[in-house]
Amino acid sequence: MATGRTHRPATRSRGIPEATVARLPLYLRALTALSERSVPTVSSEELAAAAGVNSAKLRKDFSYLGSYGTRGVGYDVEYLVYQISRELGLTQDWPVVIVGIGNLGAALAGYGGFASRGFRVAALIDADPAMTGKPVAGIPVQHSDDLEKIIAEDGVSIGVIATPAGVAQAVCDRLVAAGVTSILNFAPTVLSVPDGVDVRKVDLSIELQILAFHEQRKAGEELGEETAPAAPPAARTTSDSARTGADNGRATADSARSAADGGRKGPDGDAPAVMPA
Amino acid sequence: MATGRTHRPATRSRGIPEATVARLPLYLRALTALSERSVPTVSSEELAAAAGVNSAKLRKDFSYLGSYGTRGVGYDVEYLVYQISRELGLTQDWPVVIVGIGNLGAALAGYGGFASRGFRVAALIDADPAMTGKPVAGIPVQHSDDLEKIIAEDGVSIGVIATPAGVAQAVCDRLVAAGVTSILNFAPTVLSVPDGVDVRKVDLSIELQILAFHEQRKAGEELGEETAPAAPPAARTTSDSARTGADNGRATADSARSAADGGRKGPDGDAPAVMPA
DNA sequence: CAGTGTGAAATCTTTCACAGCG
DNA sequence: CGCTGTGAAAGATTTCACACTG
Repeated sequence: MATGRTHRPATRSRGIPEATVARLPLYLRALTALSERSVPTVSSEELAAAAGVNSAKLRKDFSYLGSYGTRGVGYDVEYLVYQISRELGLTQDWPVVIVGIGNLGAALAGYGGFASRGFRVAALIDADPAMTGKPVAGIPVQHSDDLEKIIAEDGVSIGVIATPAGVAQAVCDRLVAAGVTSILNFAPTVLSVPDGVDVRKVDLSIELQILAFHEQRKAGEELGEETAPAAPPAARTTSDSARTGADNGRATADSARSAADGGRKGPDGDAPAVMPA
Repeated sequence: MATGRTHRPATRSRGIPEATVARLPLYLRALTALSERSVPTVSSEELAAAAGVNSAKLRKDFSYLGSYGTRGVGYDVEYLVYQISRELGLTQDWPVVIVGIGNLGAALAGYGGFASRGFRVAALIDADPAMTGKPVAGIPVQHSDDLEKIIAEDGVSIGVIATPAGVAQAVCDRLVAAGVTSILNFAPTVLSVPDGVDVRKVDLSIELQILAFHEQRKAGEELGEETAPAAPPAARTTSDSARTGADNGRATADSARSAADGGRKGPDGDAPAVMPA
């Protein structure tokens, strides 16, 4: 499955596995902490512990970047911080726009982790006129009418969607049309994007559901594991309808991305909008 | 990412692959949407498109749950909704506590996706006395002094950490000691938990960094790809020491998939103490 | 005959374990 | 001697492709 984009012409060994790319930020964080404490070097064992992985995996990951360690000693912290930052493209500045300034958008806007890495919040955008001009986290909110102009002027290529699910696809379309090629989606919807655009999804409710699955299993293990009999609620007949759940209106959230695999762009083909309009 | 937990005791016929479990919530959401529109059946092709995966994968996933489809026809929506909900443990109610009611915590508290699934926000907890009693999303915030009592009384087994990184481990320890066995961590820290406790991490800055990696690659491809020279910033070859506080008893939970980091107010928020003391 | 269910092949990841360098 | 770097083995996940059934 091509990375969405054309595959590398087999030329360079530039082929870093997605699983490794997903861990690079983890290592970088641990290394930065060490760096701040002026720790000069670390062994794979120590760094692995700090990053929460095992040392064999870490060494293998680093081997894809090159041989940056010293046998018998370990890795030079500063040097590695630089190499990984470069590999991730953090040595340059990435202007980012956040669309949808509700509680979540505000939380994201105020997140210090942005600036400390190569990211800069170029603009906060919201469709509510009442929000326009209001400063959030020190940055004045701009109206969505100006979305295209903002993106063009700042040369933004990364957009964060923190809007309600209902308008996420529309916002996404505008972002893409305006030139954004990477999107971080917090709305519980599957976004369809043209080839060449990357989408990563973050979904709170999905994570909880996965936890629930394991939690349930734990509970079952304590007893004799009943393996649920699977009694259908009303036999499998078609017709009928109306979800019983307390679905009070809008959709529920989920859909998730695996850090392990590259959260590529949308569906294989063109996901037909499932949104109830 | 089978976190802390031990491996499948081999006995389990309930051996559903992690990758599949992670996609179940996606299918569930797509199915719920169909259900609301009173669509009686779907083919693997249609459902796959709606969920953003390919049909072969979906069919394989479902095959782990059993044969719930009808050849030549497809799947009964209602029936499948029930089966997946049960498999995920969503047919029961999961009380959840959210610790750290900053912007992010508030966003989570007001997130409708929780209630509509099997989750119920049992309590909002914050260490700031000024917050105590203040209602957020209709739920009064309680002081962290009562954390243990709250968890015990409500039988909470899932906790969400939305605090600044600096106190995340301490909060985690208290949650675990009080009986919580599943944690969703929004703080940018690697949490250490005893065996048997699951931790999933959501980190915004990690997601952005992964996007940056791909974004950078795109830019590079447009030209002739320069593959950066990799000039070290200084390269220090120090001798030794640096004994990081490496492992302290507990196991390091990694798991984690997506990422979105918490906004909370703290100025730092990233690359904080990876190993205090 | 449309569409599921599934062995088997193709890929991707993780883990092992050890040669070899500083 | 200690620790990195890495082939090779072991696992996990995805994709194929097709027999088979309602």
